[in-house]
This record gives sequence, structure tokens and C-alpha cells, in this order.
Amino acid sequence: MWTIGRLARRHGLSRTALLYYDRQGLLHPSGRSPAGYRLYTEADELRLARICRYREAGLPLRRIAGLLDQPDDDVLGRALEAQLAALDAELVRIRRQQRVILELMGSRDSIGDSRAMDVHRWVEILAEAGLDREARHRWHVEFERLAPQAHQDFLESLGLGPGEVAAIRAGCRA
Amino acid sequence: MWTIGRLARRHGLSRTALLYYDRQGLLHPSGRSPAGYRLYTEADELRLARICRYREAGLPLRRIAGLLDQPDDDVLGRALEAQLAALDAELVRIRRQQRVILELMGSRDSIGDSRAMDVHRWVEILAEAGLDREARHRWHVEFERLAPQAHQDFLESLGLGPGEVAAIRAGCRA
DNA sequence: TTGCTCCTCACGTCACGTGAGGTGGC
DNA sequence: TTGCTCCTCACGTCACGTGAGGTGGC
Repeated sequence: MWTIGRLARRHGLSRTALLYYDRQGLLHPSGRSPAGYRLYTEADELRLARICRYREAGLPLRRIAGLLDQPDDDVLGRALEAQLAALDAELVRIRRQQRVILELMGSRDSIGDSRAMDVHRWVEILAEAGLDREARHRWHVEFERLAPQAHQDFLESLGLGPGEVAAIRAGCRA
Repeated sequence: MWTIGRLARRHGLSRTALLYYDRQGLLHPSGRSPAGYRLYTEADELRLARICRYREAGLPLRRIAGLLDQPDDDVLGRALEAQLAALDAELVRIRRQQRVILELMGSRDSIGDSRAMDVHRWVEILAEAGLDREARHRWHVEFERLAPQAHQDFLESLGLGPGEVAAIRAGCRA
């Protein structure tokens, strides 16, 4: 049996987070002490562990509540797929914001910034490692074959537009 | 002179967004019609264009307000640097969440997922393109030399822990 | 008695979206 | 008169954090 503060510390949460989970119906303590203190059992802790795990995946509390109460494996799978896609979209958004920042900085001072990973620098790296045009093409083809989604993410991270990305990937499948 | 709805549409915003900017003191329309309609001038629109640009960089409205009123180039530079770093931190957080999702999915069904870009698959790609161990090392060295931050981001995106990342980068500088 | 933990409200956060109820413009 | 745009409140969002004011436990 744990009081709220101890349980929170064991899981790296704040006490107010557990108070919130209680109010939202996500995790009610199984008991109360005579003075009204929340008392959490072993079972409560297992439930909290699942909540924490799903939170580490970035799932919203609403969805977590659904997953805890109706543990259909298919529902979980779909929720995880959807979350993965949502996070991909966030990655794209963040990279776009970073590109805007580099543009704003570029219009202030010189262009060279070691943080920017652009196409030119990337080709330079591959060339230094001994890859000519032909080898670079084989490299893209393999990347596309083994990990198409990662290939897409990678091309976008170089700052290429949607059209350019699509063209390169099509060239790999031809 | 623009009314609120027209100006919003021209900049891809909602009318409520402009109402909010007005309430927050970010963008007051220069005038009002006899009936009380907000009227935005050319100067207002230029100010809005700057606001939109900074929003595309993900800056919070508070900070944007500061940048608009005191246009010190140094302050802008520091704000952009800080935002770039904050977005880097967000990237790390999202990748970590994605890794958790893949773990959760992996414990449900088979491990192979074309979305996961892990070290093994990456080495496979480089090998297929004709890079042996020696060439892969040169490749890392060049990557580290030309774009150290991107190299760090890249290694983290493969799912390597901080220790492994540091070791590889150190090996490149040795 | 002194700290520490606990309790229950209630308000703040960020950038708007969504009605509710009413008016201006063509 | 009919749509469309505009106006001003006021409340909801998401996952808590932060007091305020008070009590239990050792």
C-alpha cells in the first residue's frame, strides 16, 4: 500500500499528476486511510505502470483510458499505428520549422551553418567515402527497398520538397 | 484597408486567430468602421506578415511580441538559436516516443517493421552500396567533419544510446 | 511543537475554436 | 428580405502546476 507521494516518486511523476489521473477516472486508488489519504495497492501500481508506458509513447490520457478498460489487442495495434503516424507528422512539422529558422538566420548573417544538413553536403559525404554517381544510385535503391518510410523521412530531412522526394523514390523503383 | 475576415484569408489564418492577436496586443487594427468593424491598414498587414513568419518558425506569441516591439538584431538571433535548440529537443523526444511504440508493437507481433531504421539495416544499406568496414569508417569521419550536429542527430535516429553515440563520434575525431 | 505529507478547492497555462445572441452591408 | 460578415462575451481544450487554507502522523 502506497500513499500518493511515494507512488508518484517511484514512477517519476508528480503528486498532482496522480491527483489528476484520479479526477479523470484513469487511476482511482483502491482505498483511503481513516484520515482520507489515498492508498494505492499492488494492482493500482500495475495499472499505473501501463499508464506510464503508454505516456512514454506520447498517447493522450483519453486514449490510454480506453486501452486500459477494453484490452482488445487489435484496438491497441491501431492506436499505436495511428500514434506512430501522428509522430511522423510532428517530425515533418518540426523539420519545416527548423528550415524556416535557418532561412531567417541566413538572411541575417552568412549562410554556412553546420547544423543544416542539405543535399550538397550529403553528396559530399558520400563522395568522400568513395561513392560515385552510380554507387549513390544503388545506395538509394537499397535504402528504398529495405526501409521505404525511413528513406522518405531521410529525404525530407535534407530539405527536399514533396515533388523531389517522390521523383527520387520513383527512380529507385523503376 | 482590410476587414478581419479578408485579412485572415489572405494569410491563411482564421478570424478568431486575428481576434486573439488583437486581444493579446500583438496586432491592433489601425482603425474601426462607423459600425465597429476592425480595419487593417497596409502597415498592419506587414506586421502580420512578420508574425506569420515567426509562427512558421514555431515561436510562441509572447516572444514574437517582444521581437516586433524591440527589433534588436541580437535579440532575434538569440531567440532563433534558442528555438532551434528547443526544436532539436523536440525531435529527440519524438524519436524516443516512436522507439517506445516500436517496442510495444514488437512485443505484440513479429519484430520486422519497415518503419524502423535501426543500425543493422543501415549497415546493410551501406554494404549493398559497396562500402566495407573501412569505407564506413571514412564515411562517419567525413560526416562528423562536415556536419557534426547532423551526425549526432542521425546516430540518435538509429536508436543508439548517448554513450554509443559519443563513442562513435570520438572515434571519428581520433 | 516541528516538519513532512496529505486533503480539497480554484485559478492559470497556450492559442485559439465554438457557440450564443445580436447588428451592419449589399 | 436574404445571406454574408461583422461584433462581444463566455466557455472548452490538455495535462497538469501553483497557491490557499487546513489537517494527519511521527
